[in-house]
Amino acid sequence: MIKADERREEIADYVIKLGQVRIDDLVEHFGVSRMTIHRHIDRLAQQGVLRKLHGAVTVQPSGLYESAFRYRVTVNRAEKDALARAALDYVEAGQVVMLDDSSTANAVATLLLDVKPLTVITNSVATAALLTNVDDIDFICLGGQYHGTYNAYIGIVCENAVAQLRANVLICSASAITGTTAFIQDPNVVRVKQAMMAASVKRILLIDHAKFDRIALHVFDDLTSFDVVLATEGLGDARAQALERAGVKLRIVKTKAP
Amino acid sequence: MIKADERREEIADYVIKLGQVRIDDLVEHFGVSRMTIHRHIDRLAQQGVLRKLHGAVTVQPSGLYESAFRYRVTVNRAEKDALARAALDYVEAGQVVMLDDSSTANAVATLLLDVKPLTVITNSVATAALLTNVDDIDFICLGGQYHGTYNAYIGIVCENAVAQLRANVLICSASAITGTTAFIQDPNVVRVKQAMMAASVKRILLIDHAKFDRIALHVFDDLTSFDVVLATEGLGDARAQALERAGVKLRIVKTKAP
DNA sequence: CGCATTGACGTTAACTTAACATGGCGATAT
DNA sequence: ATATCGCCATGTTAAGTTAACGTCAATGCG
Repeated sequence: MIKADERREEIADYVIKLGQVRIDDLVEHFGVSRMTIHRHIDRLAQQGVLRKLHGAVTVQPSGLYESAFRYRVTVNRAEKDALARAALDYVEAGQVVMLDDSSTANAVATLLLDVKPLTVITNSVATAALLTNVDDIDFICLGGQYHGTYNAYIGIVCENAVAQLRANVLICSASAITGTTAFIQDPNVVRVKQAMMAASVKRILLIDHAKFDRIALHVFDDLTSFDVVLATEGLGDARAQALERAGVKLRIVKTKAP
Repeated sequence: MIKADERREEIADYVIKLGQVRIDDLVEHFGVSRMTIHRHIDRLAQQGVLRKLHGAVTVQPSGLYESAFRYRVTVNRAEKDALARAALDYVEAGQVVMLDDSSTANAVATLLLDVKPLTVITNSVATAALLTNVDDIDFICLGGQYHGTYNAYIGIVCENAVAQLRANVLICSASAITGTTAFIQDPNVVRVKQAMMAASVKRILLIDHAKFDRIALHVFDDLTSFDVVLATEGLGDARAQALERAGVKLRIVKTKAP
């Protein structure tokens, strides 16, 4: 559990440091069985941190810059899962659920597979792949211009598609939070998310605490616009109280009971 | 080449007949090396006809290719490739190309990878997967309700998305042809295709000869509405002449020069 | 306090892949 | 026409990966 996560983190650090590592080197370096190394790197590869190469692993080519940081954010699977599980409380069978292109919302999608029947709407290609061909899930993909960085469809076509639809609940995330303002880096993404806000009866924001006290280029919305803001516990009491005083419907999600 | 396609067709038939087959059985049944079987089924899996299962292969569960007829349409690769190659004559670098959800248009997409730069629009999930993350191809996905039978997005959302766009050329197919009328079986699909017709300057229909003298539930359009109708040579002189007399801009495509 | 459950890990046999070698076949040049 | 080149399909083998099963420890629960 915790230990496995730490082991994965060590592996990722090691691979990131060297750029490319043979699997046998990992076996030797960490002194565990080849099978265990495989299981670890499979998970890291699935998270998009590493890439398997038949005999070796490399860092994912795109995220060269803040690799260590990005990894840390990505690997926060425990936090993401906790947020996703908490978000399920706001979804009922039979409803229409809208998901944005965040990896957090994607984590929610994996859990939605058990809340059937359901209609799900998203512009995320990863989430689309998850929901395609699932019995009792009516899936609507929001089209638009494909954007590789987000692995999602965005742009005018997407905004207009959203505007035609209505969802019971929107589950989304943001790039950064400062005060009671949520930010998004990309102007086209922000428009899509704002359209999603307008098209949903209930709005839920999922934020891991590492995103607080940061900004990004564009203002997305005020936290008070959301029916619930789910944050992980690392947020801290001081900030939590400040948000609640400002009228934010905050709910702290425990990552794990250790 | 031809022979390899036939071998793949035999393999697919065999797997479809039995539903699931162990790879060793295929090796024995066809009397070739395990490696060759792997290479064949890898390709079939990539085409979405089969699914590999570590030691065995099954038919793709989505239902799209389960009927032998459906499969044959898919695997008639020689005809499809010939049509697709011919269709390339009507596409120039820099244009906006719209592709429908037919497997024939999907074959065109594979060839479009070399005609860059290009903007491509489609509602086919298979084609979307092909065009995603290709340099110098600007890809726009038409969203909508996912329909597993066609592995495509259709419905009102899709129709409206099409209506917002304009393409230089539409490349599409139909379920059946009788006289000078093209038919499509599904009412929702027909609406999307008609919207595509309205959104394109030039319209190209790709038809393999097996579809002639058949009907389907809904009228799609008259063949004279297309700027070019590409048909495979099995069509026959009599029918070809009749179509031309009726004002159809017909072009016969040779499958292969033997 | 058992007793079931869960997750991590190891072991092995079966399976898959990469990489290189072979041979056929058509195309182009001589 | 014949030689040669290059491309595929195929075979062969070694290296690598996976599934399946078993063990063990931690956790949860009556």
